[in-house]
Formats: sequence, C-alpha cells, structure tokens
Amino acid sequence: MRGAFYDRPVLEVAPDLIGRVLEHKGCAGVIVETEAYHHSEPACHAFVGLTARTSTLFARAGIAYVYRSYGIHALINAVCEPEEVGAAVLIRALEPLTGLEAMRARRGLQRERDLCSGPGKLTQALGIGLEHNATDLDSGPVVIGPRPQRWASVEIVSDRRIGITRAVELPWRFCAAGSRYLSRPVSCFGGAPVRVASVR
DNA sequence: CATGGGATTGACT
DNA sequence: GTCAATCCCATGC
Repeated sequence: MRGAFYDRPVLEVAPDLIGRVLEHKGCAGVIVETEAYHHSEPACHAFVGLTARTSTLFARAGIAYVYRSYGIHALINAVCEPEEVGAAVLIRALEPLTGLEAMRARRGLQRERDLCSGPGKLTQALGIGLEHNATDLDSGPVVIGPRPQRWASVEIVSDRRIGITRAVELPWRFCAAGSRYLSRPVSCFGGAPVRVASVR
C-alpha cells in the first residue's frame, strides 16, 4: 500500500534507504548517507510538536519534508511512521548515477565527488527545492526508487549525526561502508557495521 | 511585531 | 582552522 515502506520505525527506514536511488528530472544518485530524526529527541524539528513548519513531519509516511537550512539550502527528508509520530530520514549524500552534466551545471563545478556529497549539495544538484515539500516520493516529481543490482547487498555503518547541537550522542547516522561520496568520513567513535542490507 | 537560531557550504587565514 | 551569507519560523513581548 501507499507509503508502506516508510510507515515503519525511522531507525529501520534510515539504513534501508542506503543503496536506493533518489531521482528528479533525469538526475539520479544512489543514497549513501542518511540520518534519522524522531519527535522524542530535541535535534528533531518535530520535538516542539505540531506547528506550521512541522505539519509535514506529522503527515502521512512516504512524502518529502523539504525545508530551508541556514537561509540558503534546501534539505530533503523522507517522512516516516504513522501520522501521530513526527519522524523523518534526512538524505545527506548521493553517489551520482545519471544526469551528471546537468548536476555540474547546477552546482557550478566539475568534480564528481563534490556534486552530491552533502545534504544541501544534492538538492542543488538535482534541482530540488521547497516547492517539493509534502510531495509523494513514489509518484514524484522527486522519486526514491529500488536498489540497483550492484547495491542489492551493502554494508552499512552507523555514526553520530552531523551538524547538530542536541542529542549529539545518538548513533543515528547511516553510511554505505567505504563510500567516497559521503559528506564527511565516518568518525572513529562510530563505525561498527550495523547490518548488511538485502534485496526487498 | 522583533528577535535569534539553525539537520550548511564555500571562501579565506 | 575561522567566518559570513541568508531566510524561515518558533518564541516572547
């Protein structure tokens, strides 16, 4: 059923998104880094409860939560869990797959490794903006699709989340082990393999 | 209505 | 390593 993949505990969905493909208007990349956010912890926007801003986080699973960060960047999340739970997975980095020239044009640089190696970078590269807030991630225009064959099995490591000041101790960042396209290397404090994903 | 703080990035010392 | 850009929105008066 609609959004069923996302209507689960956010700590299950976040690692399950590693290896899947984020696509918009012919530009696509493999998700190699995610972070989980849940209304029970203060780093999550939904911690303050239901407001105009967080209404998307408390909406149905399977839609995008896109918000402006530092007045400049658009960050995209996948909304998870039932409607009474404010939770989402932040997409933090992609390995570029298709539409690299359009990505280079939007980013204004050439180096493949720099195109999507950060949450603000990947939205710029794919042309994703605030207008995509609350849009459906199965029907588009921004779509998350299944894992390509070579990503059917991928080792995932967990780590502390990046760039936050509260609930810093939670190991809710998930990365494809050994990926060269992460926003930052995996810290020496995290790094234990959490699981090997299998085909769904 | 005024204020302050970011789930960031890129330029610069 | 430091720091500014820039704007949405939650909060408080």
